[in-house]
Amino acid sequence: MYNSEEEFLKHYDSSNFEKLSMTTDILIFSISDSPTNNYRKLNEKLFSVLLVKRDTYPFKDKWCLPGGFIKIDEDLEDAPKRILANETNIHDIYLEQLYTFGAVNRDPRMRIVSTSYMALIDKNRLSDKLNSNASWFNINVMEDEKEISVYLENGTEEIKFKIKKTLKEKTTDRYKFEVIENDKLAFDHPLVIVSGIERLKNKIGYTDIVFNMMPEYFTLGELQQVYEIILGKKLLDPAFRRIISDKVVKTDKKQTGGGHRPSYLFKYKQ
Amino acid sequence: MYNSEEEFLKHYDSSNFEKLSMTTDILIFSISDSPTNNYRKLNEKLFSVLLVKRDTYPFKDKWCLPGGFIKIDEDLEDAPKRILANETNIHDIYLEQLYTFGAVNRDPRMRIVSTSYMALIDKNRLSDKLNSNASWFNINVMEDEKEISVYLENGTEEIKFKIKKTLKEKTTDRYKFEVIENDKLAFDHPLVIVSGIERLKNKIGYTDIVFNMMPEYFTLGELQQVYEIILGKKLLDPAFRRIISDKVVKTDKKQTGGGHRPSYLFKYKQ
DNA sequence: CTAATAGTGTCTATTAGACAGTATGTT
DNA sequence: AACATACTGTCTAATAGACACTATTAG
Repeated sequence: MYNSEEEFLKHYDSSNFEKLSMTTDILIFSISDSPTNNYRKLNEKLFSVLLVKRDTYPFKDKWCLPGGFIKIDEDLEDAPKRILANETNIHDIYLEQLYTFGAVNRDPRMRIVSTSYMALIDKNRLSDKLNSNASWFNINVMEDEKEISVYLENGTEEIKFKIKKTLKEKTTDRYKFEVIENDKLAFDHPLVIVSGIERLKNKIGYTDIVFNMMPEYFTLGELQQVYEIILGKKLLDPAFRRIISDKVVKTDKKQTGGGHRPSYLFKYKQ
Repeated sequence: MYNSEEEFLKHYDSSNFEKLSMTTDILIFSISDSPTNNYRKLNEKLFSVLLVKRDTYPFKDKWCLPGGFIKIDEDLEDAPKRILANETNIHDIYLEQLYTFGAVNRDPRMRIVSTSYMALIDKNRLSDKLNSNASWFNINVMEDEKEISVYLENGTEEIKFKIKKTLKEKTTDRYKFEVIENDKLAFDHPLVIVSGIERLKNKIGYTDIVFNMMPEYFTLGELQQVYEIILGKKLLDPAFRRIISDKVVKTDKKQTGGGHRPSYLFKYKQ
């Protein structure tokens, strides 16, 4: 029919195949401090995610992940970058593709496939002015063999959802996730959040990913707390320090002011 | 403007946002046997991928991964299942989403975003009739810090390509892959193949994924060979047997006929 | 007998887990 | 002084790496 690639392309009819819209959802994770009333105690570290309150349909007044439509002339990975730049003032953020969600009915408007990305930032580097409808929610996860319960709160509002886990294959650790309780989050965003948490939990063990959420200077106690909230379990000090020791550099700065021995400040060793 | 979700949806104009087509590409991996001329020696195990020769434009006469367009009323993950069912006769195959490739110019026809999946099968369970334009290619990978060179061959044809690795972030093991040599593979499929190999290499260590490529009965020597070709390095027998021992069950069957001590056949312990 | 693989025993090195102890700031 | 955290030493348990050895078959 055609004699060359050029000729074929010249006559190509782009309506040959069905078309759909694509969006991207971005999980922006960070670490928060919750001050304690005891002058001796350390501030408790909290793990948090940025959510946006929807002011338009669909899912009006529900919370969702920052995101938006992919433009026809924009690389897939440029979409989350563009949206992040609008949402925050940080560039050169850690950004990683998570998963592409494509159930037929995941969006009530029409067929929309969404590729989710996970971003890790140090909140303190953000300009103070967040978009007025955006808010950081602290994350609390309870997980057992069958279910994952997630509790999010931002001081004034609470969001709870629950996900059922069923083993997909006997040969892997992979689960099929199914939302069984959710009334405040839009779309399939509970699934996205859970996938991101799982990914982070996994990667914290064999990468230096966590330093994207840390400030330039930090104590080993703080760093350990961050590991502990993400992994959801306590770690032993000597073991933690052994493992982390070749990833950090000790500075001569100290952090004083707590009612206890001051600790040295460390930096990430690039 | 609207007073309810229903009302909004009733008036929703689905042409509000730009639309594009989506495809899926499937990396089907399996294990092959290459017989040796020495009656004593074991057949060498080879790692292989299924490719299809294109008989239409674009990329006419080049090789590519099996794949196709996503239907508008089909869940994303159902597309690779449908295509696999056409390409092979196996159901209940191991299938896992790999990555979504969405560079603007990845397809010369128009904007197409593609979600790739990785499937692992035991070739021996396939019906003998493969699609006439499909062929298994044995995989050979050479990797160093900067480049990945892949050599594929199916007995009559050879495909070589080379990919440049550059570290994306200092905090992870993540690389940016860039194709620097490729003349026989269509689209960005060299990237897909390399991503799949990396994923498999990684997952073989902490999952039982490899058993999806094994026959029902196998010797530990064969299993070890499969690990070795995927990891690209020799393993020590006692260490391998220690690790694998709680994943397999010894049967009372033996494999005889090689010019050496017969070995017991094992099964995967579910 | 020989070549080739199958399979095991054991020593050593490395890493992870556990606990106890010392150090030092603020109130 | 008391509390809370910072930091280290050391013992033990578990795991990984290495090598040597024995076993068994077809030709």
